[in-house]
Amino acid sequence: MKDTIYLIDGSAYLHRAYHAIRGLATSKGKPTNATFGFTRILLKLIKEKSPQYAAVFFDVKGPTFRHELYEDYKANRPPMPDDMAIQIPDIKRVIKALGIPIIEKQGFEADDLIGTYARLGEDAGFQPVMVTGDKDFMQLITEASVVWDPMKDVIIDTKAVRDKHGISPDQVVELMGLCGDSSDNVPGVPGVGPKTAEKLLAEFSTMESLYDNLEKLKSKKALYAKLKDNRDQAFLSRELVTIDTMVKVDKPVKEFNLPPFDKAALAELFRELEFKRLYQEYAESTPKPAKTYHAVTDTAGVKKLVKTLEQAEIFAVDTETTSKHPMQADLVGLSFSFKPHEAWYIPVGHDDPGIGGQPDRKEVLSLIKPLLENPNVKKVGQNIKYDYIVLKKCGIAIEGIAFDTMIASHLLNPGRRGHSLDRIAMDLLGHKTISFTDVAGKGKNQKTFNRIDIDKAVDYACEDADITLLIHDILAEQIRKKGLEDLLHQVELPLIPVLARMEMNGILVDKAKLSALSKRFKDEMTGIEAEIYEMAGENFNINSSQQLGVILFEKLALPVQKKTKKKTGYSTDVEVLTKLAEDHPLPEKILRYRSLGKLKSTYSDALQEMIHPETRRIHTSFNQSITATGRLSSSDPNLQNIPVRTDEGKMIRETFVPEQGQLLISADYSQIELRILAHCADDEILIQAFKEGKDIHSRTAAEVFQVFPDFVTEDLRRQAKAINFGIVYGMSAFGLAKQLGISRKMAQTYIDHYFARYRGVKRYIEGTIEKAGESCEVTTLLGRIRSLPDMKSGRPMVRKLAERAAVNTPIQGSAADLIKLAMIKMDQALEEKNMASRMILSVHDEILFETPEEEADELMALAREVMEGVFDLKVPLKVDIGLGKNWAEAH
DNA sequence: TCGGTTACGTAC
DNA sequence: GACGTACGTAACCGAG
Repeated sequence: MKDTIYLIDGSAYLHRAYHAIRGLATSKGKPTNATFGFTRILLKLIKEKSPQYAAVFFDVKGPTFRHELYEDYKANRPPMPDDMAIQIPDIKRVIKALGIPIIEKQGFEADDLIGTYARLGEDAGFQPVMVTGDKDFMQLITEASVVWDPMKDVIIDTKAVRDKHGISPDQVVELMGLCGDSSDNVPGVPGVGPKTAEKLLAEFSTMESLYDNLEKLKSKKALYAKLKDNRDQAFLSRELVTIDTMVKVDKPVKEFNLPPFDKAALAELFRELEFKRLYQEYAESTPKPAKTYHAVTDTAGVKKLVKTLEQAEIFAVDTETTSKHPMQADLVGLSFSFKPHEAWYIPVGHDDPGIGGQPDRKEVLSLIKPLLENPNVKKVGQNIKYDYIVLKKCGIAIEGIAFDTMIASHLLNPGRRGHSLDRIAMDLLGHKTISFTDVAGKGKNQKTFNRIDIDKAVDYACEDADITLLIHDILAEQIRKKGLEDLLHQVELPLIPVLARMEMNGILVDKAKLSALSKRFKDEMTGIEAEIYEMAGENFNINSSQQLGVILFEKLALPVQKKTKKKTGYSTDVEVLTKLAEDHPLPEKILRYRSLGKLKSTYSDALQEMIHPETRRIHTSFNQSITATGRLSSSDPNLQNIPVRTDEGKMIRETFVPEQGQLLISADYSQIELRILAHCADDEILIQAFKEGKDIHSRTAAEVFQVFPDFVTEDLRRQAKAINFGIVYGMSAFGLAKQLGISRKMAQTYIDHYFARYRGVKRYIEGTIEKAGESCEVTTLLGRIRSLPDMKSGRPMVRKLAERAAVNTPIQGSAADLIKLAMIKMDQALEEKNMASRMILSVHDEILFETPEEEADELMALAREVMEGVFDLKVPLKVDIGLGKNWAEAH
């Protein structure tokens, strides 16, 4: 048996990996898509083939002998995108870590080096396998040498070439010479494609023989003429596609012998590149530190633990409960950690405590209460707002919250999807935590925590506290380094108890009214449903856009407007149906059915389900660690998207009511994003307009449409409003045109006029994009940072998206900063003044209060004072306040 | 049967 | 392809 030697086409796989994987980058913003893809290919090779001999080959930048033959060689190749080039050093580090030699030589392409080593390998008695997906290599196939494409996992040998193309590998260059190669800009004979070329070669074998016998083709006039006219070009093309197998190389094939590679070093590299799964796989050998997790089963133990924790510089606390919704959750146990790898679990609510038993719940609570309420003893938690609520229901109001690992992780990386403890632990410690399903099972057999054995609970709960403390040390340092301390300690952490109180306050909804709305929507839907089936001529699931598409575009043959994003089907969204409504009565009915269905399923039905059985109120969850811009989000249920625009939508809002004798008061920032834009852009006209208290959309209309303010009609104002919004979101002329139903050219004119008048805004947007293009990050007024690695993307569409985010984030994010500050100050003010008013919701630029009627005036004055004075901008902040017996009235 | 993905629509 | 940020519902689809 001959030894196999693998000759890997590095340049080809660099490109393939780059294009096959999108948008992968480290948390610091370095792109890693190509590195990851390349690594995967190499690992596949190693796992499946266990190679003894291998090398990776790269092109070297700069001209080759082919450029001397033909100056347009590869002239249509775009230059390598920056975000690909930047990954080459990392890719080479991975190759080296795997112990594989890298071969490159100035003036030659990877192809030539591979061809040369294939020949040398054969001579030295190896079986060369060229690892590539590139068809050019077929010319190098011999009885000994084959091509293997790991992506498709096919081996191409001489037989495969013959079967596929009816020619021998020697003839590949003849074929390519005749056809040319558009990707390399090799001309070939125009009009001759692979099929014609295959036929010609079947008859004549080589180009020489073809041209010697060209007269035989005289009957085929067109082909004859093409061949005759392009003789030189054909021979030149053949020369260009011929791989040079005689390159002078230094390294003997024998040196391609692979040493065993250092798994730990490779794991370290994967960790740096943030390839989590791969890291895990190769880091197995890393020794795990010994952990000591204790169960505290009697009150004496609790007392001792509390004493120790009082002395700790900082400790981690975590609660175990019966539900992930804190308002539904009962306390089952608490875990604490104040030094690495050691933690304590106090069970207080296990159904079956087992032989160890558990301490008395009440006693435990009274023992830990002073500790947790002591503001001078620092605590760290992972999503500690949850624990705050659970413990508040047990009569303990945590003070001294000094850190939250979830929030810190989010501040460091707001673009990231999740900040669960499991995920952070994997990222920062390379540690796979015990998952909840490991201890509780999954599906409908999942146990609630109170039914889990204490010894299992100890491991799980202690690990959470332990990991939280370990992660705190790392994140605290990162927060300091990035200058995010103030934002964390002055805004996000103080906000935690404020949000917790709001969630616990909840909001009252009129259940009877919601139920009546559900019935009303249902009745109308039933009627429409029948009409729809009648018009369609059959019954189908109206809620299925797929089935609807078939009815509209196949059965009724209405004109297809657009395809869905994944190209899997017909789009049937509002825009499409509105257009189709011109041609057929059915779409109109569907639209009505859809909007009723939305109101019913998402709002009138779902909200009733979310009413807390005891408080009779709805307790949303405000999430601080979700959005890329720093806004809050709301879930379970989302109360930030309750309808407001349509009349029926307003009816939903009307079911949100105050308690007897109280009022709802809504205070919302007027045009906060445009005011922040005015401030940041330092735009003279915009600032002046706000200072004068002008209606900003009318003012924009006057500027853009060049009319006197008195001549601004409702319609012009509406259009100007769309432009103002568009500016904040980075809209294009195309988008504005679509929005306003005008021509793209007209939209462009509006935009040009806008920027001609608002010079500061133009300067600001351009400056922001330029700066973000350098640093790949943007910041808000309070120093919140969002990194935007896609600013350096080679894909224009991806880059444009990042540019729009770069413009929008400082504006949206700064608005979020300010309302968060306002909420903290309002909470303080209500506390100081001992008022009975409660803050109950926040919807991005609005704060909703529930107020005893007699306190309404005082609250409105206070809200205005606090909210308008929260931050000094170059323009005044303005707050609109409304009040009423329901949310619709107040807003 | 489940869990993840897609299409759609609501808010600011 | 074309306007930023979210969340929820229903349908769909593939793995188990």
